[in-house]
Amino acid sequence: MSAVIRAELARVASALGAAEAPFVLERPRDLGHGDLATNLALLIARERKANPRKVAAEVVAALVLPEGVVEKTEIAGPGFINFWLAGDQLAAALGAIVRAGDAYGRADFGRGVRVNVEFVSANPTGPLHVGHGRGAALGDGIAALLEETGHAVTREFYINDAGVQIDRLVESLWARIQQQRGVPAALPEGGYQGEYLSEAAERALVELEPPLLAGSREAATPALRRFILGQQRKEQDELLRDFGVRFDQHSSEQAIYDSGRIDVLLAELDAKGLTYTHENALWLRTTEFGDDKDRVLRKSDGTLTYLVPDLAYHRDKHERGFDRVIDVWGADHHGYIPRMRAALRALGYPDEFFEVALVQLVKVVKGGEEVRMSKRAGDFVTLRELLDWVGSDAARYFFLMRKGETPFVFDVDLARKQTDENPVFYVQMAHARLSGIFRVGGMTPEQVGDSAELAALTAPEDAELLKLLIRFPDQVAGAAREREPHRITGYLEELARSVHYWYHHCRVLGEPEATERSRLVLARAARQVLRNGLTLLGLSAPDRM
RNA sequence: GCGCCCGUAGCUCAGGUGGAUAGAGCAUCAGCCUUCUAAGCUGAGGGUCGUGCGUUCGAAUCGCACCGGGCGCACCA
Repeated sequence: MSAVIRAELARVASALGAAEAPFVLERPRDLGHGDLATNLALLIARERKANPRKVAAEVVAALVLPEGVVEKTEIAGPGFINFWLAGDQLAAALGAIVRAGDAYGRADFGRGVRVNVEFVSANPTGPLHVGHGRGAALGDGIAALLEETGHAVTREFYINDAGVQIDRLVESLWARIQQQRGVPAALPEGGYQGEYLSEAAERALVELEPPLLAGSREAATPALRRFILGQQRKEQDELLRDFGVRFDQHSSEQAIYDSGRIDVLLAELDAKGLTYTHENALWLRTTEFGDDKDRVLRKSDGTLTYLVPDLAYHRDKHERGFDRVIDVWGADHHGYIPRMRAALRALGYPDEFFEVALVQLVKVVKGGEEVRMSKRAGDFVTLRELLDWVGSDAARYFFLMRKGETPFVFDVDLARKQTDENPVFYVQMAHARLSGIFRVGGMTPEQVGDSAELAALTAPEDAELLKLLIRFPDQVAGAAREREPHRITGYLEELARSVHYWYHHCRVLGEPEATERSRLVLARAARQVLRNGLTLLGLSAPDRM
């Protein structure tokens, strides 16, 4: 129905000589401003230097709408035109929500677009910390939103399993193993101190051949490397599974080296004349593509900078056919974005191909104090500890309720609270309460059907709740376009508030037949929307709490 | 010094890509239990949207300058 109004507004606009006016027809925030509002008259008035309210009157006079679409039209404020939709269309919208069920909120504007969302991508040198948890929640949330809007999504984890950090990790493990065998050994310079390596050493002593561990470090290195990378990977996988995140693909930095993709990349850049040698180092002309300085590809000592495998990796993603790549990075890497973008431009990829979602630091507060240390990991709080404290639902919700690029204080005590102060609890409780109505009524939500009479929904709270439910698909689409899952948590809190309010003011069971039946359909629809929103974000929608 | 992000109620934060009287939660204060979960609900107070100019019919939103905070400026990863 909004399409009908939009088309008619466009017709009127061109009749008034403003065919190009980029007017909007949107749902106003304020319910007192009707169901839909347009700024068309304001735009025309701007061009004509005329009085906006007079123009609005002109527009309204010119509008020709079919019967039964709009109940009331009003000119308001500086010249907005507000529309109140006819009531039976609200009832129809209610039925449509119920019939769509789990699919309500889905869209298909992403159909045919292949997106790779790469997130977490933690170094395999230690346990995942809370920052990785935030990245995991955000990456998975963005991926889910894109899927919900029709995109073909691949969730990917990039393993930095090459380089000096891994050598240091293996050396550290070797030292711990020797210490446990009673042989004095010191951790290498810049080695890994955390207790998790001692645990890994214990397992290594059980699982690996004793002669190997008693021999030279050089001889044991390949086996130790395989062992520790496998351990770390397994531990990370288990943790992420407990967090409700699964990946479609893991890609290895070492595999990039082993596959020869590095040489192909360097040859391609060279063929394009984009590299040069200066002071024994090989440089890439990224300044030609918007970077503030050229970047080194191969250092004068012959080794490659990190940019090279990373670029080869992104080139690989492009060759796998993705139209778009979204990398979720820690905000401390933001300075790396311009050079990556420039390098990808150098390869001839369109700017839309590469996108970065930044995640700021997480500070954990418990008992009113910042928690800084983890016994197991050393100088950070692990994701496992956080999950043990608050559970997966609360952790995910909290990470998603703020924009990624703002620093976040995770209040553990709040996340544990079983009261309305805790937003997760508040939203899930709204769902449980609605489920309770059906339980007490001795029926399932499905049994109430999909037909409601608007005339039987007598309270203003009924209509307000329904109008909120109608906004859900717009919220999902907006959140997906902007890669902002926090819009969904915000919406869910608003909806939960509306549900609790409605629940308090409007009886369902025991009301006159038509009202009871219609409110049951409304309750079914509200429960469905809460459930869809929670599920979308990877949270449970409990029927009881 | 250069670049990016941020500054909104006592606190934590929302404020589709310029719209109508700037919102929510917490906290504070005042109320509400014959009710489908009181594990809840209702109401009230509280703001120079960091500051100043500018663009516009209209600015928290866009531009410029300044103040204050964070991060980044590698032949590290």
